Amino acid sequence: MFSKACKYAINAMIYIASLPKGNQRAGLKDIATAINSPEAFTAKILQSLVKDDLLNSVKGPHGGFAICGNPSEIYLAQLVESIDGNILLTGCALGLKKCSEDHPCPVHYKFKAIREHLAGMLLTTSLSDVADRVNTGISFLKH
Amino acid sequence: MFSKACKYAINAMIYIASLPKGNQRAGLKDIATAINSPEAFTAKILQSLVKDDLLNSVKGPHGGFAICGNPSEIYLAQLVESIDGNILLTGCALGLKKCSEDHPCPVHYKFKAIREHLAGMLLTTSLSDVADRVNTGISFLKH
DNA sequence: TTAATAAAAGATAATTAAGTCTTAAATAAA
DNA sequence: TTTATTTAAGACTTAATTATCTTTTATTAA
Repeated sequence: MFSKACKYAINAMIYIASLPKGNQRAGLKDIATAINSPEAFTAKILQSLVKDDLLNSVKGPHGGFAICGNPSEIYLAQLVESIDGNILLTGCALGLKKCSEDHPCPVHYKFKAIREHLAGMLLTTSLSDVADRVNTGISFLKH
Repeated sequence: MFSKACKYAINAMIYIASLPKGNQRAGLKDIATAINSPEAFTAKILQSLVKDDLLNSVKGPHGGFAICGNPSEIYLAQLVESIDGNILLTGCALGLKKCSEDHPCPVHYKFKAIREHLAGMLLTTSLSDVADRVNTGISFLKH
């Protein structure tokens, strides 16, 4: 479904969004530990999220990464789009170059509903929605 | 969503299932041409489908591959399972090792519905369902 | 029984994704 | 202003997937 990079990105964003008010900047080490991801690879992914204006970063002591904007206005779809692109939501399930309503692959309509279901969920689930679940102990970021 | 190998497998199975009664065995070259896939790689995938009893094969002149059993009783889920395993339907969307109802990841319930939707479709869509669409010109196997 | 055909099997190569390492640049505090 | 801290950037390595090539085995038909 998602690449590993994308999974780490979502986990990292949820972790940062779940930090208590007043301390909403986290360092690479904290993030990688919290989400159980390889540190150097996570750094690359965070850099990429910074370039896409989903995170901002500060170098030096007490530096780190913070969410750009309001977590209640950032949706999972944006994170997936940033790392994996739109292939999951727009590419043909069977890999046809030109799959469309006019020239559909054999499973086009079967997948259309699922894709819309998935897109709907990703476009309406905000970072704060899922971060809240972590804060209330309903869900977990590792193991 | 699916690996390339899995996409080729599904396309190949649909192509074979769409052959006219009486000539339901196809050679590697025909298959690869019909679904626009790399021949040698396709051979590997077909071999794997033969091992999993989804296809049977005959060597020598007029040999080739034929569907094992009735295409109306073979479901997309079996093909996906054979090539990609059950990770798409059972693995955690965020990559957690132990994600479950008791220890859910932050998006567990959001994805549960989508996964069930996808599983339902794959488990109920048979090869003959989709092959018929190709035969009636409603859908296409390449480009 | 020989030649042609076609899949099986295994080795190899190319490409992409995942992950690491080193050096540079920025920032804060002493 | 120096040192420690922390991210940025780019080169590099490893692993997995995708793809090809060569040899072997099975089958058919002449």
